[in-house]
Amino acid sequence: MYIGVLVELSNKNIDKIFTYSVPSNLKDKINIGIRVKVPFGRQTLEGFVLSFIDNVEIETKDILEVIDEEPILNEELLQLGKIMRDKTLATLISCYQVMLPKALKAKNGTVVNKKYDTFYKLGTIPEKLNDNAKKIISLFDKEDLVLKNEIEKISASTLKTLEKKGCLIKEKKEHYRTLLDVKLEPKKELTELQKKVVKEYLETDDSIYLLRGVTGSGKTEVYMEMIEDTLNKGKTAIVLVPEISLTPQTIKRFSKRFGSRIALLHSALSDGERYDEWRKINREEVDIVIGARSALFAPVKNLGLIVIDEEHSTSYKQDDQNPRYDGIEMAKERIKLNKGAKLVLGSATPTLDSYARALKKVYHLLEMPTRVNNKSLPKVKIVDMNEEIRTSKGHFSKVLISKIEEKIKNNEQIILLLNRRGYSSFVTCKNCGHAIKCPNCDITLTYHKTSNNLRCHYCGYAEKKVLECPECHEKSLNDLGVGTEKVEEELQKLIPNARILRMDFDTTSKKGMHEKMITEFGEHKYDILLGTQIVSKGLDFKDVTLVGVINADTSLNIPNFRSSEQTFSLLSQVAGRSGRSEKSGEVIIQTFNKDHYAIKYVKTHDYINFFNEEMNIRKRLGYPPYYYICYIRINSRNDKEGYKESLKIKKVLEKYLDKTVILGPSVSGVFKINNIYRYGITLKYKKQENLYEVLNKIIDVYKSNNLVTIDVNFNPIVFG
DNA sequence: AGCACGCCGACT
DNA sequence: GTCGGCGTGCTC
Repeated sequence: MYIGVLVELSNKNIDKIFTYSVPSNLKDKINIGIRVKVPFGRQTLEGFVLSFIDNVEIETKDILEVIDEEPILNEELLQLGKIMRDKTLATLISCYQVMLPKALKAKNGTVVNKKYDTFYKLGTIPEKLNDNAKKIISLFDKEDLVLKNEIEKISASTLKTLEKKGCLIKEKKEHYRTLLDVKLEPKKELTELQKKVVKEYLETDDSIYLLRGVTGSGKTEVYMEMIEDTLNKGKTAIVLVPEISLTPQTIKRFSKRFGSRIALLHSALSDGERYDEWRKINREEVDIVIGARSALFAPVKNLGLIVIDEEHSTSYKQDDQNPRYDGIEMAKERIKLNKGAKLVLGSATPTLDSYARALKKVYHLLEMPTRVNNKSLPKVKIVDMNEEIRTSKGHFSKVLISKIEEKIKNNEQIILLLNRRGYSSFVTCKNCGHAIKCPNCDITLTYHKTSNNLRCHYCGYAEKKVLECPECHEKSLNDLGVGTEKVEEELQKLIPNARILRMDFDTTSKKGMHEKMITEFGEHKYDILLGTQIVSKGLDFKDVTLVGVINADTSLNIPNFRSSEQTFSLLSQVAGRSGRSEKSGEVIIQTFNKDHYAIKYVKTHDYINFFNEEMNIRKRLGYPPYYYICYIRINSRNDKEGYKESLKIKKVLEKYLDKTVILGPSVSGVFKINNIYRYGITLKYKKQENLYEVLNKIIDVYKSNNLVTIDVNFNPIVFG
């Protein structure tokens, strides 16, 4: 017997199937999708069994041992991994690894830490029993198996006696940690609008739906109806949410409806807990999986529905390491592999790509333009900080401060967003708020300290850093940066009696802190929740009637063509936290760019006009969704060598890609990391049939070059 | 990723 | 004469 094995090392040179022979004593244990240990050169590696091989002409080695009793990658996921490889140009093994929980990644020396609980079952019951024994036996009226702990509560010594007599028989069973408190509640009556949307979903058989529903329109209720329909058909569902909105609030809503039918996969789980959840799924003990991006690869069988909530979130794209896959694209592939399965993308502010596709009827558009029970959307006030800064120099406008004081007096709560995204390395004018941009790309230039100049990460354009603002001619150009701690201090001084809860990545990094903070804020132990992006998603507090955005502009200035989209989306999301219950809500947005379309359309909750305006810009500048973008990064320990090879690669690309715009090479987002110099080439194309072929050839050329390495990122979020 | 093989510089 | 530098290539 011969098998094809893919070994665990992620390296293009060995990203292929190696043939091994199976000694006769292991033959029965071999299955496609299990892991085995194999000799590889001088080392012992783990690998996945991918195929059986009939005709073998080369010399083979025997496999050493079989690791799994059952496949950890089923046929569907094996197939999906190959699709991912083709779409990302990463190694096949890295695609399989990304689909598995850490505890199962083929890696040398992995110990799988299953936990066991001790149970007892009934043996032969003698006629005479004392009182304790009777009590113990009665525990088995409802259950076949009873936990040792439960029996010992009655009497540990009686247990021992009964065990000796053969009356009780010990049994060890795998232990699952329970993550969800199961308190089922009857489902809420849907609103007319929700009913209409659900009906349309049920009565059509398209495969991809885009649900655009304003904040507070009750998208979650709609998802749950869709899930219920899926379960009723005997199928399973996967729900993806961004990691930061995977809060106890969200989880509770699902568990109240579906209880223990849910498995939960999120980053706060230990490796062991995550593995427990994964096993529950693999054994078909649950039919709903809720989790962040990688939950997409949960080994559910008979998949009927994938819901991607907050589909505009950049967290669905794995952008920082290979395989750089797009969760939404992979979700589409996964539903293709499951006949009749549907994909539902939901957001209040869909990405331009998604909404454009919906308008072109590639996706079936479902819309909920009003809040539940026709509750009004919060009133948004834009505060021009150019005016404010003349009279005060802090971060808070007078109107925001007085509003906060008013709300505290009324015993209402406030959420304050400090928008910090990409704040550090771009240059703006302190006086007029003007940001320095690339004349060719309309992208904010990034400040490079070492060379003291401003550079464009798209095309390589550079200019010297000066102090004088080209707009207002004041000498007040400065790089920007504000920390939550500073802002908290300032706010506390302005409103001494305010109870402020600061929430950012520093204060929530400790396990359980995030949850604790949300609970305490919900119990009204604080007046103000002050935080970064983390406060913008999925939170639902009934007493919050004011949302303040301290600096709306910073995310406008990140060097990325999506900055307007991301700003509009962030502001709309955080605005949506206000006035979700009986009391109506208000929003105050402080900005230096009050007329910028990404800001002014938040005031009127006008997604459509924002969309139209942004689409025009994308069209004019040749960005998605009109063009696809691919970013090629060239890494080298040697700066000169890296640049030289970048130029070479550009020449090759120019020769073979006839319908593609090729930009660069320019220095990558962060030029030097760990002494590796990085260059980037950006491709813009609509249709380039030979693109993957050409890129594969380039990767092939560099696969055994250890001076220069290549990374390819399709549809990148960050260019770097 | 490891690990051996191999072909050139400074040592007992 | 040999020890060892790490460039190159292979691993079923």
